[in-house]
Amino acid sequence: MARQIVGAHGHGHRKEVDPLEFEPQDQFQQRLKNLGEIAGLGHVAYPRKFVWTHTAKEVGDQFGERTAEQLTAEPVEVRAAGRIVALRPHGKAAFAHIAGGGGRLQIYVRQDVVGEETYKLFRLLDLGDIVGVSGHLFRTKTNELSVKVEKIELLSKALLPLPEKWHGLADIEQRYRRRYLDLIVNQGAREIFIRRAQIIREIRRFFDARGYSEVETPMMHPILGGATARPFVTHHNTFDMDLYLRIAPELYLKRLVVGGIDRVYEINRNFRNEGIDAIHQPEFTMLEFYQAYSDYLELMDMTEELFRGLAEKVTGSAQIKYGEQTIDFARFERLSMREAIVKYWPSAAGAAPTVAELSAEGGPGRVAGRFHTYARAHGIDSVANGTKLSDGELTGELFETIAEAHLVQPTFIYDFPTAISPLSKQKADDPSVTERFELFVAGMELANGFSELNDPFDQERRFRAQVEKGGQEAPKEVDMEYIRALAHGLPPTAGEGVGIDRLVMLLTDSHAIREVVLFPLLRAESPDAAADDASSQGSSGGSDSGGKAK
RNA sequence: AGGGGCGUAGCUCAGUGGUAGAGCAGCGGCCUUUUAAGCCGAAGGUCGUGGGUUCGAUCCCCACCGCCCCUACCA
Repeated sequence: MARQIVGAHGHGHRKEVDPLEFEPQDQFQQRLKNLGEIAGLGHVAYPRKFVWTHTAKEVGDQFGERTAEQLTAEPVEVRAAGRIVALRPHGKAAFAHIAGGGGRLQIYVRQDVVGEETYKLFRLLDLGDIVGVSGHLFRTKTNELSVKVEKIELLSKALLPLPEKWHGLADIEQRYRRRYLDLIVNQGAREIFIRRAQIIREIRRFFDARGYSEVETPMMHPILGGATARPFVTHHNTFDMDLYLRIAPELYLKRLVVGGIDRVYEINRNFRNEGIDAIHQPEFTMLEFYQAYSDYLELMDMTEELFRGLAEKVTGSAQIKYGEQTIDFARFERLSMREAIVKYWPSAAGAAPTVAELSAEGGPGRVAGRFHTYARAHGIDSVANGTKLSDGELTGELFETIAEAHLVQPTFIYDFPTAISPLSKQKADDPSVTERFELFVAGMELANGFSELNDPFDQERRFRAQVEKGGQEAPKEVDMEYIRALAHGLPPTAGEGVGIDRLVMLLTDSHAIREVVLFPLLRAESPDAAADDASSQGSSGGSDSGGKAK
């Protein structure tokens, strides 16, 4: 078939397409024509500067209280720039709204005020164009503060139209791919990212005020470490070496504490080559901070202070609304992991285990067995029933299965099993658990902190155990340079990581991580792939698409 | 990865086994206090892609592509 030939040679041709031939073509051409006519009137198509006195938002902020009489008695002149986001022409006059600085401002353009020439220009403007206006403020019949435009000029042409005005940009994929449109059209989207910036600013303020230094440590790691996760691998050409995109900055930050930076933090991306869902993105932002001469108990107190302060500063209250729930950052519960299992043990599963039972050797296995029997009978997800799992791993499994989803109000779960905490220090009176906690809010893990393991011998043993255990997420080799740093002496130190994206979700009442990440990862957009693929597997004979391996 | 849903005009969506409609946007006309401005007119579509069944497919079937939701792993 001819189609196949075209398909086979199609790739080269597509590159030849004029890059400015965007859909919708007819509107694009129309706007291009308008731009040409504007230039024909003697205007510069893309001028260089517009001197302004107020943003659209500032006009409302500063003069929102002025009455019509006040504005007449004491005229206010403004120069403002922004994007035309609404346009209501009425023949020889028109109303429009321009957006700027996060606010909107109505402008009123009359031919008898601006003159015929300027009005001709105005009529060539399209929705989405960026303009500068100057004029005096007044109030309309409906009492809306507006600019009676005396001068208007085009500052930049929108050759493509804005999204539909009622529904805005509803297509979720387009909202993420073309986030700029989302930001123009959806006020809520804009607010989320303004607030995200505010949250990060407050976090910096919090740590800076406590004598911390902010640092940036490598994003590309020769040896994987600091967490258990599947990595992205990349390659450096000159050194001809494979590198991992970091899964955690932990081991570098602790080197800095060894180096005498006693209080250090980093806010940056981690990369994990794992699933994508409502609370996971392959790259996500973590705050990690380390404080020498401190322990996990102190961190829990500090974390409470940080979260309460953020909620208050950002939302105005320590009690925040999250979906149907109200989450109270003024009160944090604290439960050991074993206590949480006991507390949330379902009554239908028979008598709850005791902390003592969970602490006993082989205890978690017996408890998991009981839960498994119950889950089987009720068709509920059970704990991993592997016989290979250690007591500590089973305890972690039991916690996640039984308790985690219940932790809506801020709750610290502490004393994590040593088996699942390779970087934290064991408790003095019970080596089966470590001085480690995680903070859960709305069923999500938000923070993870512990007293750092600083005994190089113990650390090396635990690293080796991880490597020997194997598995996709285990480190492949022991980071001996890190052990060497510990051998120089790491002070008793407490460290913690906080998932910034999830924190922003909470404080913006967002229920998908992609709502709080400006450009979340999506599958590459390739409209060609489908056609090419399909045409190569075309004929009815049914060669089952040998074409592309997946 | 498994299960479910969706893909029709630039946008938001109807719809039918006989190759399509509305609102908005855009275009032409009227309109000097509107805010989903209004009124009149015309235009706009390889119905995601490819194949199959059929006299005939946008609709039925299969495959593929993409997105969304749920479930499993990870923060």
